[in-house]
Amino acid sequence: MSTAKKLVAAASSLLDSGGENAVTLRAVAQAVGVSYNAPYKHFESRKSLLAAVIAEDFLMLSDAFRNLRESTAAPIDKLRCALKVFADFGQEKPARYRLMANHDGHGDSVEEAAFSTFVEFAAIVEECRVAADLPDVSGTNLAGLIFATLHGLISLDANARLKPEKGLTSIGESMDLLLGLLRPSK
Amino acid sequence: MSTAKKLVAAASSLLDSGGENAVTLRAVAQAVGVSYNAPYKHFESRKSLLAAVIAEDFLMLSDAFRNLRESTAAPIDKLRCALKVFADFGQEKPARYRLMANHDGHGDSVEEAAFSTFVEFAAIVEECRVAADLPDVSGTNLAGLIFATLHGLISLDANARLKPEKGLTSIGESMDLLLGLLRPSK
DNA sequence: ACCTGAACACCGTTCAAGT
DNA sequence: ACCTGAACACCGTTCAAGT
Repeated sequence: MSTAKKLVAAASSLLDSGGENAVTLRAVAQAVGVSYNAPYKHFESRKSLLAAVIAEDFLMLSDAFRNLRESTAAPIDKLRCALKVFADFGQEKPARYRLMANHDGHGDSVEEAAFSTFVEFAAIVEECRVAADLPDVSGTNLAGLIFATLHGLISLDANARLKPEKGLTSIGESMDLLLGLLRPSK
Repeated sequence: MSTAKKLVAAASSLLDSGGENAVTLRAVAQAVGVSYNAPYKHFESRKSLLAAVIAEDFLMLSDAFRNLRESTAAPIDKLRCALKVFADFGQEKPARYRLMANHDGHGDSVEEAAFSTFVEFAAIVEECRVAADLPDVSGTNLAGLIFATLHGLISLDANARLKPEKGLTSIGESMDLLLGLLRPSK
């Protein structure tokens, strides 16, 4: 395993265990066993090391969505499953999720990875539309709306703002409400 | 104007002009004209100064929503207007919005201010439901869902992720799509 | 009560060397 | 090529004084 990959893995791990503030280049370097500025030999800056973490996670989600899409499940089940994969990631790795959500300015490779994740998601939504599980509006518009809602819910959840008084009990329940309301009546 | 209030105003201003990283206690103090650790005489820490900024903004939005609710406009217009107020705030003051979105752990006064903002918003949504502009599901659940969607869109927009290829052209357009799809067919 | 300035323990980053 | 350690310019925070 190359030093660069070890640094990315260490940064991810620190992100999960202590949040973004715990990811200092000194801590990352120490976790890998190199001197405190060895990271600069592999990444331009702390930001670009974090960019590598973000891109890796987007590609992982992208792969998960593609596998789902290529499975034989019913379209609506693929969608539900994709929503769950995304929501689970957000809940289990909140610090990484937050970085991904605020990835602006982290470079083109992150941008591309984020886009490919969305493309896979949108393809599943399109399958649902074709199967008449969702209303007949332009696929990407609908995918964008569902994606934004899911992202909003995950973000609220990550801040402990999903409370019954706020009309939000869980991500899954709220997404079910949305999909139920969107389902064409015909 | 008390020093404490001046510090909050300076922090807000720095937040708008340079983002969260620009809000160092040294910069805030200098903007107010006091020594670099005078803020500690008014706030426990940098975090609690930021908490004051967050709470102030939530209360401002809460007031705006209450004024809207007490106006004589049609329920659906009140809702559209509330959505616009919130979206405009998110677009014009992205750094402040991001802090509000990630307000977890900033203390009870922030929590309360955030909750009162939601309560006002939910009241407007409830008016729409009563007027049959929205489907007949429990008011706060619906309010929570609409709020999460709006928040998701603002968050995506703040990260330059509202692109036509992603099915998201603008916050307003996407919210119109949602409200249109939610409108009961009856 | 309110403020000041030195001091401390961190950071990210740069630079000149080392193998 | 890859790594190291001193050094710099910042931070948040604490503390002992000052008015």
